[in-house]
Amino acid sequence: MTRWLDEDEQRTWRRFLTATQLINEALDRQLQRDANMPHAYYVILVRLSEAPGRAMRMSELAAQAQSSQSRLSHAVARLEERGWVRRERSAADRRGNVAVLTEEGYAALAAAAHGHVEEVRRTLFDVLEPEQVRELDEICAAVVSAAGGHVSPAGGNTLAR
Amino acid sequence: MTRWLDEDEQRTWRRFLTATQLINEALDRQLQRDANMPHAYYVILVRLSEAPGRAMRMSELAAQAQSSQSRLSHAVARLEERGWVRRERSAADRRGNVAVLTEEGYAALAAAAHGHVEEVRRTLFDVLEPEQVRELDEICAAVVSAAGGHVSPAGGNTLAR
DNA sequence: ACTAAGTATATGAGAGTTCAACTAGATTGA
DNA sequence: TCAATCTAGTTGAACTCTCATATACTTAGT
Repeated sequence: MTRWLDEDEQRTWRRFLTATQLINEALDRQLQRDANMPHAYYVILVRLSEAPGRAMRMSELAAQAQSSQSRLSHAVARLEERGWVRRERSAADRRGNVAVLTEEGYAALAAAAHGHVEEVRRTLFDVLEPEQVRELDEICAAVVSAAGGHVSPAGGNTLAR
Repeated sequence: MTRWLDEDEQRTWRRFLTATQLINEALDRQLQRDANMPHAYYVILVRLSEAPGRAMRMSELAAQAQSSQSRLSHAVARLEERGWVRRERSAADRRGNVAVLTEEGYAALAAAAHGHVEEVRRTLFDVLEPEQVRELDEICAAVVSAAGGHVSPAGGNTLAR
């Protein structure tokens, strides 16, 4: 039989959907408006910027940006058109491609970072108590590990996003 | 100056993105695979099914399904093609349209509900302690109210989603 | 070596979303 | 009452995402 959600669970579930959607929409709108890129592209640029040499294999980049390979491929194609990323055939494995963040790409990311972080604070961290932030962290960790996902750690020289 | 995220905040933020994305992807894949609809359509059907007469004004439906009017309009157009929803000109305000859930639409929703709820449990509720669910509820409530959003309560005869 | 299977990535079509018009009906106020 | 304005909803274009498929290179097995 179906284990339906009880009243409390349903309220939580709907709140969860609403909250996460509000945050995502806020991020997307802010980035689109101020930096002309969707959030997914921002994440790609961030990951590239943190990689050694600002370069990474496509498949590795896809994993770190939590993107399908197909989505990443399309996205990098667009980023390449803008001159923000360049693709180079991998020497070691000639099937592979390495995406390289260009100077223009880094500049675009740097220009976008401030407004983005502000938005993240505005929509999430500023509205929570420090203890709630800790709780959220544990909750998300539980969800991620149950789903078999993994969170790539932030790089050192990161434009903290 | 930019208030960058510190190390803990960054970890939490990346976990949050990963977790919410994993959940959304799981829901979308499950519904697409088993019921041939994206999650957004499911939400629309749920809201309609809970409305008196299984009917609602487009703008009200958009608000409750957290959708832009444009998105809703496109979505309802597709749902209409499938025979799951019907549109009627509103008598009171002749600019307005009323979306009505058809019997076929209700049947499609009923058929999809079990698998969907299971997926919600699998990805979220089953992996959290009861206390964490309460904490998550409060966290989401804070985010929603800060963002000026609102969560429509569940209807009475709901296919609890 | 050669073939079968596997891996890395790209590509194209189909579908959903966003944004900016656009239509049509309702309101307001002089 | 009539023009200006507002509101409800739709539409089309541009863009992103997904899924299935194709391409090219690599690895395993014999």
